[in-house]
Amino acid sequence: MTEDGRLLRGERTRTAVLDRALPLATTAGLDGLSLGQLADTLGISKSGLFAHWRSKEALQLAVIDHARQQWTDEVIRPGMTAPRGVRRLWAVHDRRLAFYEDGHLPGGCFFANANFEYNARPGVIRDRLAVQLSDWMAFLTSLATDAIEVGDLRPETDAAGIAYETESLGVCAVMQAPVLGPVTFRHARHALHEHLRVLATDPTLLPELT
Amino acid sequence: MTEDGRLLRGERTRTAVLDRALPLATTAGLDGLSLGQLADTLGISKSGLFAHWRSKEALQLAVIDHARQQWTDEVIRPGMTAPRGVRRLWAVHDRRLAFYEDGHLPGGCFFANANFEYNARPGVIRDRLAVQLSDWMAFLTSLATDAIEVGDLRPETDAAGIAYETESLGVCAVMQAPVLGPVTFRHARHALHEHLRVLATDPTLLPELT
DNA sequence: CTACAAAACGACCGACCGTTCGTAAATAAA
DNA sequence: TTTATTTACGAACGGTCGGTCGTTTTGTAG
Repeated sequence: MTEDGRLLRGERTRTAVLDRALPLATTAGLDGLSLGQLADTLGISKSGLFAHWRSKEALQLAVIDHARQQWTDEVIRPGMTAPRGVRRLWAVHDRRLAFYEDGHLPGGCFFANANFEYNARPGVIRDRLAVQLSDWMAFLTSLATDAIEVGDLRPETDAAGIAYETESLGVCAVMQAPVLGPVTFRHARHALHEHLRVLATDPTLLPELT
Repeated sequence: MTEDGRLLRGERTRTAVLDRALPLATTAGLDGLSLGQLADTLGISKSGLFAHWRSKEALQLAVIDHARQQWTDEVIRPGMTAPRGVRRLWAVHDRRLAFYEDGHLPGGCFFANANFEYNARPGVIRDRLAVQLSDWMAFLTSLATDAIEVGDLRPETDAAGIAYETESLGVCAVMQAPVLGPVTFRHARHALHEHLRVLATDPTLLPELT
């Protein structure tokens, strides 16, 4: 950081590298990510990457953190603008699906891909992914708990079950979309909509589905 | 094939190779599968593999077909022994979960891993995986349609929606199990159980869940 | 301007990758 | 047994991988 608050050159480089590495890792896999290819598409040298990260693994961890930041900005934060309760739960679900629906992201969901890539490879990377997954499930559960507390959902509702169903519908959508097309997002929306409508004390809190 | 019906030596070798390649590909990825490592663990030479498959890609396709055969034997066929209707749909769901629940398969579900690995990589392999996924979803849908036809599920039930929900619960379970443990299988069972119970004309067709 | 540290580079390394090829062993049919 | 074919091997190839090292360029601070 310079004295007038501007970013150092290195900081700008790191951000540019991670911005480019994230889609590459989403497409080729976090392990299949090639440092040579990454450097080439950025117009810098491969050895130059090692001036910012000591190893490929260190860069991979940085990519995970970068993806998490993007997830927070694009899914969680917009969803949190909805009023507390079932509307907020729905907003997060809808926002997540919308994030992938138009297909502007090559490779689909980074976290889904990475979790499946590493679910049989113990190590630092899987640990970092596991933390993200745990936190995300805890967040979804807290949304469901909130919805019960404010009276949007019936008291006997299973908050963890709602969270699991929400997550499963989202994950399946990003898996099937490249093969089966946009209908998967329709299913992912309708299924949770139906489920929440049954459990809701006031079904009008949920938007109409086309 | 010899005249008395025994397998040729090559046929035995091919089966042994695929038996070993399937767990390796499930763990390291279909692309990450190393021919050298595969040959080493089998006690044969790397070049010997090329006597049976012309390229790595050809072997990868064979692995997919092998996995599909295993899936048919271990999930579909046992599930089909249940009586037609909602009990058969439930049996397939339960059988699929049980197949992964005890963790005797290193790397989780081959098809889930492979689909996420290749969902952004067009080509012969993704095409083969897409056929498998389409067929599987069509199979699940046909089970739901059957259940409606025999009167187990209410006539207005959305068969494709049931199929999508069944698949999503299963996929999410194999993704989360290594991180969150067996509770994910409990969620996957309870969610579909609850859903089917609501839609069933006779809830007693479904087994009690512990 | 000088001094210093951050940043980027090119050349190179050993390891592993998928693949080819000529040859030898094993097994089938005659 | 002889013959033909299948199966397997060892050696080698070009290429890519992550990573190291010494050097040069770039930008900041004094």
